[in-house]
Amino acid sequence: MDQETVASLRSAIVLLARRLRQQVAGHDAPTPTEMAVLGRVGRCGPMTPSQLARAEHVQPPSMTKIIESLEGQGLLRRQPHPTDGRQYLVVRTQAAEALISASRQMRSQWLVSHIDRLSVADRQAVTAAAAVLARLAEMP
Amino acid sequence: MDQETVASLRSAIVLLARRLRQQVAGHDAPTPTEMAVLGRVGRCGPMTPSQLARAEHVQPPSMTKIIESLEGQGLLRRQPHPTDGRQYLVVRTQAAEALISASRQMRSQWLVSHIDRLSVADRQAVTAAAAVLARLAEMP
DNA sequence: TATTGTTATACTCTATAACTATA
DNA sequence: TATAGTTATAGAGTATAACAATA
Repeated sequence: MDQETVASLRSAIVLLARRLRQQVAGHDAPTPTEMAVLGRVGRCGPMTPSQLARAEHVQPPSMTKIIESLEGQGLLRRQPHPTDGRQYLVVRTQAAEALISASRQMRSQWLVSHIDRLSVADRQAVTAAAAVLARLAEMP
Repeated sequence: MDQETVASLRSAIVLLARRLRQQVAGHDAPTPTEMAVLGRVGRCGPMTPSQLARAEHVQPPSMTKIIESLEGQGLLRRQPHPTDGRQYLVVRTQAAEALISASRQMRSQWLVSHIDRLSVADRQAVTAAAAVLARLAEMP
């Protein structure tokens, strides 16, 4: 991949992330990072805070705050760890499942509404790249 | 594009943006947003602060700070506006051109090194999507 | 009076360091 | 003593509101 494409991709990621953040600003909705955490717990099942911190590349104290916020919104609950009294497991609530599967809610969000305005070919390109970008973001 | 793909794309964007930000933390290098501004001035030529703020979807006071920082790093300079005494134009310096065309510098950065580890097919998918994502990020 | 840019201030997100509890 | 999580504190990035200068 040439330099110019990389520079353009980086700018696009940064700008998209900012615009996604602005969509929720002020509202009482999960922030993009919080949505990412909900998504991860859904994909991977119950997880400990430190597992989540490593996966999302934030420090443990930051994950503490994110979990507190999601718990306060009723989207996550804590479950005692089966063998280790220091740890606990984070689980999605029914409210989170509802939020996530509520397609109307999702479709009203910025990203979907903008993707819908792309051409079919462009949408296919983004769809094909989505999984790759997800793997890229996970790389050690 | 189905809901799950959108959710995964959103998480990937948020996570990639965080990891890009962590790459420059503490160093005396342009932040991702600053690089985006440098790239935009390169693509569009000399621009006023308010044009840049609109393009990057930040508020004018935020752009003031970004321009100050880039000017402090010697990557941008101000040029009087030809017809309007209130405005000024922002231009890239030779140092910025050097920074941007220094492929070694670029290639040492996180994004390129990780993209290089993708398979050929994956790299093609990301390359194809890069321009689309850039357009997506620009949409009104 | 309207617009451009800046200053002052505050909020959000995330980090580091120090602390508590359990292994 | 080592590890998981939390509390306290700080910094980066960006926002809103109020102001100054020019159109």
